[in-house]
Amino acid sequence: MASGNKLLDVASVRVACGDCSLSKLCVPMGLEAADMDRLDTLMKRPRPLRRGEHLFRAGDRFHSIYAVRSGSVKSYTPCHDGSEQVIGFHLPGELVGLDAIESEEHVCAARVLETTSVCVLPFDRIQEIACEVPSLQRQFLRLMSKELAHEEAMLMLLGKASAEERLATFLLSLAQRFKARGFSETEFNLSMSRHDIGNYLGLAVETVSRMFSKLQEDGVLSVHRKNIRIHEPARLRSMLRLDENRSVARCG
Amino acid sequence: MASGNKLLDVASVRVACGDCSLSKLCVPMGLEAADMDRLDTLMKRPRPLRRGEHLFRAGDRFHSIYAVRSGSVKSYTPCHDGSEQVIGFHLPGELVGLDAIESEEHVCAARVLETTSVCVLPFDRIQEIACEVPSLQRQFLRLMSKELAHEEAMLMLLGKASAEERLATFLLSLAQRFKARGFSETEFNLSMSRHDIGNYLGLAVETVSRMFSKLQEDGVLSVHRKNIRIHEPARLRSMLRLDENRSVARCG
DNA sequence: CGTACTATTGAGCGCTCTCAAAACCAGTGG
DNA sequence: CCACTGGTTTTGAGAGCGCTCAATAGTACG
Repeated sequence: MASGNKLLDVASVRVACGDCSLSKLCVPMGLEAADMDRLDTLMKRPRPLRRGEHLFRAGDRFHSIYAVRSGSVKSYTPCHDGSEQVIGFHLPGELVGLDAIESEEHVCAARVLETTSVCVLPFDRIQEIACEVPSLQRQFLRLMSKELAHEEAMLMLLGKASAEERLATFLLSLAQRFKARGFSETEFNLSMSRHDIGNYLGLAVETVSRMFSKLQEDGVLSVHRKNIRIHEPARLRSMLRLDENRSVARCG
Repeated sequence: MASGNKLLDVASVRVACGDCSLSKLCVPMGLEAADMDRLDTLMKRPRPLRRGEHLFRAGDRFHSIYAVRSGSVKSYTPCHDGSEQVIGFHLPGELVGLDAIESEEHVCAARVLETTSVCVLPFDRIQEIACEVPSLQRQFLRLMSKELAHEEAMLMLLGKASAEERLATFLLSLAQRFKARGFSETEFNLSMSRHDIGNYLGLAVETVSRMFSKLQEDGVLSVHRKNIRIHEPARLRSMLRLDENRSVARCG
């Protein structure tokens, strides 16, 4: 359960931004209404982006954090040879671009997987206001800390989990996140391709496809192209327990 | 070069804290001398820890960030079955515990690999001061952003790299970090076991050992137990270029 | 000098990748 | 409506990398 649950926990607590009001972002911190209004005023809400458009590309100068309002976003880092590594998928209520603060330029690119609307949160403005609203500053540290914990869970997954465990973890993470925003956690559509899933999970496309087929044969779920219907969440969860037979490093 | 270089970049820019003065931590931000003095006063410097002792364990309540002064630290998350996942190794000048801010309790444990001295930076005190010294706040965001970028590089490594690429990346990362703190980048001692290395890189101990042997046979380096001597850094670096023949996912 | 631990090396297997082809789907134009 | 085209997904067969198991060697420490 270790890796899987951690991943889920992290996903589930991601601040839900819903209608893209920064107010929502700040709710968990107990901001004053006046402060929230100030935050709302600094946001831009550009026209919705169409499938394939970029929020930003690797190397772009860093200006803003993005909050997904609807749709979904894939963040990835391009490799020298034209290939890429998918870093993550972002659903409504989740933030994109936090890893660019340090270098002041984006290390990864973000592309929308379907028609998607976002909020643009200019970072310098946020910084200004955060100086006067310490709880916002703290909230940002929290969000980044959460991202760190999430990526650590991914490290565990990529380091030790089998193909089946990886896909199960991925599906449960999505389910949890859909549930958190009020959608069904047992039936949903994948906005990303098998290719992206494989890339994200460190698996070949064919392996992803085979695992879907296997899970379907086992009756755990049914899959028709992008549509996923989870019949036995419990069995899916039980797959997260790292297989006891696999040699995982002992305490060093 | 993609994954490898990123990893190195990240490692190399980690703020060098050296003698454990928070002043050093803040140097890149251009703090006033008075501010730096204030920061120095809030730090504790406990007795050096001996090999095997913990800075904190998973589940411990989060109070402080730790900065390594000398020695080295391993951070890892325990699994349900008694095994663990090594998250990273921390050399002098690097921070430990940043991923605990959100949940207010440590998600991973940190154990020293050799006699190690650290600085303890109480987080609430840091927060207080940071409210008055915005550049410190920003520096913290930067540090966390850097950690994020670093872990993204690790994701790429674990997702796509071969055993050889992983070990080469690991060694070059260490070399870079040793160099940054004034030590030789071509000869150094590993403070961690093969077991820990394998765990960190998602490889079996035996594979790590075999890769060391192979690199030695190839004349790239010599290895005697913990001691590493890199003869041809260039060839090591050339291994980071992800093998063009391996199928890496195309742009999705 | 024996004990426990860590590291190395070897042999064989299995999971996942690679290569290849077929099935399926969406969109386009005849 | 159907054929055509480009893309994605699925399925199959075979190979290889890295894991597992097992035994040996080297090291630290009492």
